[in-house]
Amino acid sequence: MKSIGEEIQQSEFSDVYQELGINILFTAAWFGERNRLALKDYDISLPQFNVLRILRGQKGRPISVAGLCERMIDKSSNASRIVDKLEARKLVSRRVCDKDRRQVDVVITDKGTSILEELNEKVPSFKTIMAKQLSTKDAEVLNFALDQIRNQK
Amino acid sequence: MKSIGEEIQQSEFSDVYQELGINILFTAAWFGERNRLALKDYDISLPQFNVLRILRGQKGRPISVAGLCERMIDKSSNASRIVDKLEARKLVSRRVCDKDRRQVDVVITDKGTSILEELNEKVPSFKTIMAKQLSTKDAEVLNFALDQIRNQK
DNA sequence: GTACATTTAATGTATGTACATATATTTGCA
DNA sequence: TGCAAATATATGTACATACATTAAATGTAC
Repeated sequence: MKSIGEEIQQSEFSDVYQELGINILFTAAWFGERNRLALKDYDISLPQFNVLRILRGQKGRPISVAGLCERMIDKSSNASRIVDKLEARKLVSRRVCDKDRRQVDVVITDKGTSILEELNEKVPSFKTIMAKQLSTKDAEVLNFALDQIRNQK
Repeated sequence: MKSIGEEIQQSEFSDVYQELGINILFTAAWFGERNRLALKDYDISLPQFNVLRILRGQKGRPISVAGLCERMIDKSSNASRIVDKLEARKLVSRRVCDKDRRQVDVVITDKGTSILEELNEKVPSFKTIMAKQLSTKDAEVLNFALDQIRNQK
């Protein structure tokens, strides 16, 4: 089995934390690459997929563009323009919020929901990818550790 | 402390592996964001920083553009053009390899080395970020787990 | 109620990435 | 040798991202 050191052909890390940091970045990129390839046939980018899943998670409740930004993995990606693309394909719909006319309410359409169901069959779930190598207990420990890392200071 | 669920305001995950997958993506993006901000003043992008560190790791040995690609986190980023930018600022130098004139040997310059030293003071090391929350033993376990995840199939 | 600050989303612009293609060099083999 | 296939890098192009700015709506102080 290849360790992260073998993977990027680096013989030595300054310490085990340095190795772990690179490992997390590298593993995230590996996940991303896998998913990007799976989505390619459907002409859906990773951020678009991300937005569709956030909207599905809303279970019909509309969400503002700023709300999408907060929940997206890439904070700096332009939610406005991602929604543009999805709206052009009628996968989401958008309309000005009545209560605050600055806001725009975004919801997933039926077409969006059904394409997302298709995609879920093509994109391997994290469970599929990880369940063989990691027990649920290990996964819980990892989750806790990552939460801790992000919550320093 | 905020769990990943609170962070992205998602109340439920389908399973703990799903949560872990999102958590890894999210943590990687969090690292990236931190580093990007730290590098901003120096007008160095993350891929450029990545390349400079790979070159430093070479300890003077030249490396080909293809060699850089293999070691980079984002495989699909265009190493040629990243090297263009670094060369324009004289942080790296490039010359045709004698033994195989298709290849281009890239090395870091003294200027590149010294800017990297400056950057290392600005960019928090992974050890700084993680050592308080994780024991070295935990980090080793995490490293092993991530190596395993990427090595399925 | 007017004036100014704040918030929300959209847009402009430069740069970066994804992917295909082009160019030069080397390799393999008839 | 001669020539097609393979390899290494660079470049062309469309699209995405990072970041600043703009435009509209709302909140707040007076």
